[in-house]
Amino acid sequence: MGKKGEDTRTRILDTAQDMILGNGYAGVSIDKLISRLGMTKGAFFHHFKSKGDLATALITRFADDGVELFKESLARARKFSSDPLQQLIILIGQYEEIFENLEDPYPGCLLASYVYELQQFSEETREIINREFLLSRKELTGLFREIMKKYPPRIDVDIKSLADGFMSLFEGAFVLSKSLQEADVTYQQLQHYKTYIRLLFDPKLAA
Amino acid sequence: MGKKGEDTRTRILDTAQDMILGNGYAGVSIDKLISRLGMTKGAFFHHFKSKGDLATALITRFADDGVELFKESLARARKFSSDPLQQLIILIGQYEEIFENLEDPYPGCLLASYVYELQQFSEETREIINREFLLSRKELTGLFREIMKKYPPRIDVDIKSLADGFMSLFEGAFVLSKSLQEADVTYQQLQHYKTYIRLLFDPKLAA
DNA sequence: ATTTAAACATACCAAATGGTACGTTTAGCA
DNA sequence: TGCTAAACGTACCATTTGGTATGTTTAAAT
Repeated sequence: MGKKGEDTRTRILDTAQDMILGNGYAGVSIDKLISRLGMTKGAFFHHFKSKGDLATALITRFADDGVELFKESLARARKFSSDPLQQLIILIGQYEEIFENLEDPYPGCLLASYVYELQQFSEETREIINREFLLSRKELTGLFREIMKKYPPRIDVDIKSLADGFMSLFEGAFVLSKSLQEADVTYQQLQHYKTYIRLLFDPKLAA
Repeated sequence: MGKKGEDTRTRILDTAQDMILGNGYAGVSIDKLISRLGMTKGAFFHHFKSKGDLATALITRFADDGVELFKESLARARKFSSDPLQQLIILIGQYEEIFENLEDPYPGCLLASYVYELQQFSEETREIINREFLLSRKELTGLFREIMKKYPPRIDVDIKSLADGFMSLFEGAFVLSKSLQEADVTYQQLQHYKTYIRLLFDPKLAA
């Protein structure tokens, strides 16, 4: 595929994602999509063999990007410190950087959008979505295990669900942010998550 | 409206809500809805003058129920204790009761479903949704203010976003629960929220 | 300069969509 | 019992839907 074709494909994906996050997958017809793209049906079906093909390409890209961001952030955190608690704090901080000083509310998470329309998609789609949730659960649970070994928690907590809380945080914050049209919700919830972690494990707070 | 008509209307609302939480609003056609209801188009349009009318009736009912549950839970909590921190703990506990020992993952929140299709709805719809978010924000912020007066927090936190965290918790947990098909996600996140609150304010944890 | 395949446009189709007009049945009340 | 309005069924319609068949243009390699 040539460069121009690849660009067009990306443009379709970007516009489709933007529209889906505001209308849902079923709420975005191909006609409306190509109309906003200033493109014809022939062009669209040259790049995607069906609407379902677009759906799969979209969620795959979104999930892969999310996983990549998570892995990179974790790797960077591991470079900056050898202490597991500091690594987690740094990891959260990197997400804080992304969501602080946003002008507009975050457009939302495509995973969540799909989850509320899951019966429209194949089982494969659910697996693609779960792959991201389960990966962060696994990585964060491992990190929490290290933290727990070094820093006994003030209150005993389940670390798997503590890890889930991180992903859950975004999904929840995005919903509130979108509806209330407040851009800082996600950043604030990240701060609370960080505070919770520090209260649980950080010995410096003993004073 | 007679009793039978009212029953039918409720049946339509219940079935529509169930289908929308799995397919999205645009993903549920009237044909599919009445097919699952074993009902004809004439019957449906006797009770709702349009699909949008159904949408409004649904979100209004859902939001009102949510507000009512919240107000009742808060009122009950205020009866059981005069201490604001205990009131909040009791309030959370009542939601824990709802979400513990669930057999199936919670079907989801209609507010969130609508939020990811907001462009399909009127501005009124957004206001109905925001009403619930803003009410719980207001009530909880007030409660946190009382708590803070009596129990100085271990770490200084923003109480408005701390209140938002409660609503956000559900929205996030529902997404994970639906996708992973795990019924206990919401209950676990409620426990973490409670733990966070206690770590912030509960003086008994000073030991 | 010619070929070739990717990139896109045009015109069309069967099915599904939300909605309406109008007919029939049912339940309660005078 | 007869009347009336609510409750529901049938048949139909214009539009939109996802998708296809068949073109034309563009860009790069031979």
